[in-house]
Parts: sequence; C-alpha cells; structure tokens
Amino acid sequence: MGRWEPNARERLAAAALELYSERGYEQTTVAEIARRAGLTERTFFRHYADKREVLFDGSHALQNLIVDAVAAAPKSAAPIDAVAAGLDAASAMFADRREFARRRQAVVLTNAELHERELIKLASLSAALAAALHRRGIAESTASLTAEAGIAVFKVGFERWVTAAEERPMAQVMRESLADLKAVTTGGDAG
Amino acid sequence: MGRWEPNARERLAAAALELYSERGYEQTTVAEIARRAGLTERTFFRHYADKREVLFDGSHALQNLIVDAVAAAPKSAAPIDAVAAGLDAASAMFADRREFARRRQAVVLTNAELHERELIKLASLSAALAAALHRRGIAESTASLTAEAGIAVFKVGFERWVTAAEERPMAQVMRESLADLKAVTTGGDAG
DNA sequence: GCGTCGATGTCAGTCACTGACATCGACAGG
DNA sequence: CCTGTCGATGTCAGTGACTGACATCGACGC
Repeated sequence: MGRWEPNARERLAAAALELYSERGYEQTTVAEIARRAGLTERTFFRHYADKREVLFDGSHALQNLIVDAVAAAPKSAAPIDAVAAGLDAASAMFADRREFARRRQAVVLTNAELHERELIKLASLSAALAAALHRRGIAESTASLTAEAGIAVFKVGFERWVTAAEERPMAQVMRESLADLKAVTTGGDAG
Repeated sequence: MGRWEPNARERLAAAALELYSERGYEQTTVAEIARRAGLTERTFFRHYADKREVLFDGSHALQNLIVDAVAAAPKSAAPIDAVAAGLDAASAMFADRREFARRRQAVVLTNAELHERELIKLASLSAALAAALHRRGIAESTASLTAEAGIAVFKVGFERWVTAAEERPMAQVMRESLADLKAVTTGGDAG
C-alpha cells in the first residue's frame, strides 16, 4: 500500500458529484473538490484532464460495451439490429444504477459546459459505433448515419427511462424508442 | 458614426477564423484576436461570451430559418416531411458559402472544445425543432425523436456535402441522406 | 540498508473571463 | 454654441482553470 488512502480517483469523482449537486458546477472550485477528497488541486488534474471530465469516467467502458455487442451481433443481422444489440448491452450496464444516473443527469443538464461534454462523449460513441458497423461491411457513410440514428434513440430512450414515473427496464424503453424512430421515419404514427 | 471603425464584431470573427486556421485554436490567445481586429481583449468579451462563441455567430439565424420552415410546412405534412422542409431551408442558407463552410469546419473539427460547442448548437437546434414539431400537434416524446433524427440527417448530410469532391446542391445531398435514413431504419439497403 | 519508483505536494506561471471605473465622440436639447 | 447623456471602447485588478518543474517520502526489490 502507498502512503495515502486508496481510491483517490473515486474519492475525487464522488466529491465532485456531491459538490456540483449541492452548490452547482460553477460555484464549485477544483480546490474544494480536492480538499473534500483529502487531496490537492494539482492531484485532481493528474487524475482528470479538466473540471468536467470527472463526471465522465464511465463513458469509455460504456463505449467498449456497446461496440463489443455490435461486433458480436449475428452476421445476418441488419445494421439497425446490430445497433439494437448495442443498446441492449448499454441497458444492462445501467440496470441497477437508475438513482445514480438520475442524480448525475440532473447536474449535467443544468450546466452548459457539462452538457457539451456529454454531447461530445456521445459523438465519440457515435463514431465508434459507425466504425464497428463499417467493420461489419456497411458502407462508411451509411454506417455513420445508422450510428447517428442509434445515438438519437439512445438519447431519447435514456431521457425517457430516467424521467419515467415508474421504473421500467431500460432495454424495454430503448426498444420502444427504436420502434418509434422506425414509425416516424416511414411516415407512420408513433404514439 | 462613432469614434471607431465600424463592424467590430465582424472584424473579430474574421480575425479569429484566420488565426485559428493559421496557428490553431489553442495556440491563439484572445488578446491576439483582438489586436488583429484593432481592439482590446476586453472588447472581444463584450461581443462574444467566450473564445469559442466567435465561430458560431450564425447559428441562431440558422435555427430560426429551420424552425420557421417547419412551422410553415403544410398541415397535412407528416412530421418527417416537415423536418425535410426545414433541411431545405437550411440548405438554401449555405448555397453560396461552401468554401467558407469548409474552412470553418476544418477548424472546428480539429479542436475538441470547438467541436463541443458545435454539438451543443446542434442540440439547441434539435430542441427548437422538437418544439416546432410539438406545436404541429406531435406528441412531445415523438417530436424529440423526430428532431434528433432530423439532426442526424443534417450532420451526415452536411459532412457529405462539405467533403464531396464535386460540388452538389446541399438540398439534394440532404434528401439523399434522409432517404438513406429511411432505408436503414426499415432494414432495407441504403447504398 | 539502499536505490528506485510512483503517487502526491509545492510553487510559480499563463490565460480565459469578469467587475468597476474612465474615456470620449456623437447627438439632442436648450 | 454649450452642455449633459449615451454607447462603444479602454484600463486595470482580480479569480480560477490548468500546466510545468521540482521536492517529498513510503513501498518494494535487491
């Protein structure tokens, strides 16, 4: 063991979410986050590239999960169905974290800088998704479009899932949202 | 006339795009932009909220244009067709600005902060689009999904239009992209 | 016991951004 | 013609995010 308490990174992430919730993102200084975690400002920046990134530690894992699920989908599956498999995998990750997701989302959506960061994480996810589809033999431009559509479903589905009055399985909400997209793009009625 | 050269705002925007292109966004200080425009750093921040915003002056006009076109679409038009009308209006705005759009896009996509800002502008556009669809009687959640799908088409279509070898009307590229989305969401073949 | 290593601390510096106050030509009213 | 207001700009001092250089010190291998 080192000279210090373990899990510095996790302590920083927890302290940041607390403080951003309590008094708002802008009203929180990095020095305060570090102090609450028992560390210094400089150490914060050794763990996280900036003040926003501390809320997005899990995004890389989520991306890998989705990409792997897309790659693992049966060869016969249509592009949109491979994407659906990715959404299922993502849903599994969030299954027992709805309360956490809700708290975090409340913070992210009330601050423009954090929202921007969320959006670029989703753009990165979209690019990775497009690459995974391309590896399945889909033309690049079509793959990008399919990926963007998948992210659109994810965004709307996530929003529906997080704000729903009664708790429902995220996978089910995602499938509904995907069905709505299909309905809406074919000119049919979705709701 | 005032004591100063007119069009301070435009001069700042031009100077910023030049400097960001020449030496990169991060290597450019706001003081340098202001100096090239014959102004001071403080004045820059009176015209633009931050160093990124100076490249996004037209986004509000674009949003209004699209929202108005959606509102003006025939009542009988399906949601997705109202969105298509919005994309047509957007295409008209860019008709004679392909070179400018290309230069600007090159800068925006090579810097993460600028890319983030672009994404949140598109998110704002998506929200406005959803609201316009909602005003047409579409259920809120369906409106959001349709709007997100429309933005996905816009993103991919814009990318195709800007990077295409031969110049083609943006409206045509957008309609192709929308057709591809429809094909892909119904499991058909798009390319 | 000793030297290396890795996580942290300390400190000084740059730059984005802000608030308070000063400047000064244009313009309106007298 | 004088004068007071106004709006765009300038000046200056400050805060806070973020960085580079260097110091510290327990763990661990030898």
